[in-house]
Amino acid sequence: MVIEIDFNSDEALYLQLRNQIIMGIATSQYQEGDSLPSVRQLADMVGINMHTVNKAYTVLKQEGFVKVDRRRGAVIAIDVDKLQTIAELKKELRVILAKGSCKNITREEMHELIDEIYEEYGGLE
Amino acid sequence: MVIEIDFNSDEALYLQLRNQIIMGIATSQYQEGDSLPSVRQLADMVGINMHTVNKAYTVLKQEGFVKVDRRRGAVIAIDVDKLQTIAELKKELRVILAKGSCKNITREEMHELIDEIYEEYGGLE
DNA sequence: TTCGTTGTTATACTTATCTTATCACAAATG
DNA sequence: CATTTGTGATAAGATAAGTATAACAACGAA
Repeated sequence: MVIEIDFNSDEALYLQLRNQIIMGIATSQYQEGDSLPSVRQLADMVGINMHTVNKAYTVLKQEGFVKVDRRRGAVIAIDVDKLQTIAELKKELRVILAKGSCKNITREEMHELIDEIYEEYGGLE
Repeated sequence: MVIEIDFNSDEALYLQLRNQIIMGIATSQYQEGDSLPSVRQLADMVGINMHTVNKAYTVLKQEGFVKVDRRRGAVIAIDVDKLQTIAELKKELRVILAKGSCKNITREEMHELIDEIYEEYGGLE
């Protein structure tokens, strides 16, 4: 999978990595059991430090997206806690929906936006 | 409007303020033309520094939620740029939907989540 | 005018986070 | 054996966040 870093972004490098990997999992570019590149490999690929990659992996582990195997490195392993996930998503969505509402985005348009992204992701479920 | 700060949160204080004010606008607790508390007042109310409040107001101004009047302070004034707003929302939603999808949240459940929040906000449009 | 309040700017300091760097170690692979 | 793995310790620099104090012009009210 192609991972690219925007050094001009105000988003932290390790968060850019985290988000891209999560989107990679969602779009099946990474599947349960797949190994991520080693921290040193990925660091070389995108041109950043090993520890920054390690930080991204550590976050992904804490959030239940990967598990770390001594010999296989970071392996995609989703730990599903639906209730907790929903609570987290709700908190983030509240701000996003409020922002949209202020800018005259209707409820219907928001639903359309969701669908557009799902289409973008290729008919994901 | 009641504004509260969680000092234990990992979210920056000025972003907590920004988000709460945006949600306040969305829920009509603040309406177009209303004045926000002065930076010094709000700083005293929530127990933080004046400049942290000022930073929140500056961000709200840059994002088109308030305008600043010399005599009236920060006044709610929404600058609607729908295309830009949609682009921004999309970028944030992509990560959120991916996160949900990984955790077995279906498209339908995501739509339900949206509706729940709208209900929470009191039948907002 | 005088007094108080407004947003704004400037400076300085502390603290925390982010990122890089270098070194090292045990465990596993070949 | 040599190499690569994740992980840890430690140090350093850079940036962001937050506080503190001071000052200014503009405005409202006394």
